[in-house]
Amino acid sequence: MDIKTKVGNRIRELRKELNLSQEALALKSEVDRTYITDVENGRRNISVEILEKIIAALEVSFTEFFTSKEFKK
Amino acid sequence: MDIKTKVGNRIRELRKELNLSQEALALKSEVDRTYITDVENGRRNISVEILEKIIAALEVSFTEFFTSKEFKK
DNA sequence: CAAGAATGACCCTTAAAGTCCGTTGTATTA
DNA sequence: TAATACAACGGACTTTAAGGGTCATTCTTG
Repeated sequence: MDIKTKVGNRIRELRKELNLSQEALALKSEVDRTYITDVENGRRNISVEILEKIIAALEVSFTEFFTSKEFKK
Repeated sequence: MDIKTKVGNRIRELRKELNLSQEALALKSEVDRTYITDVENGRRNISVEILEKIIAALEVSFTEFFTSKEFKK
């Protein structure tokens, strides 16, 4: 599984935990709704600044975001 | 401190631990030599795919890379 | 089933990511 | 005085991320 897919899956996982729709997350993180869709489906090579906005909206730190099974090698 | 600077500092820190020059890291990670300089100095908004290449060259996982004081909120 | 909400997929700009050529400054070592 | 190694920086260039529009599809729920 490539890194884009792993990041997308992790975003989706955390978004579901917060019971947010893609659109609600998009509004909260101030990125486009269709962009969230693409990221979750592993189609976007996201930059750290945009990732930071989404991670903040998901209410976790970078450490927490990447402390997940798929990121441990 | 912004996220680009945090990422740059972390890369530099891990690169020094491996006693690699910027150029050696550039070759190992297959990214441009000047790009490593810019990233380390917080001037680049790096994407996850390039970050993955650098992190691999630094011989750590994403989890390890982001398990560092500055990334814990 | 219908109707609405949520998501997915495609296409198209433009702003920025990333590459490649070089030069400059500094420190070290012969 | 070179000669070597490293880091920083600039300019020009190519590629792609980011954003946005639109329509199709899937999921809910009455």
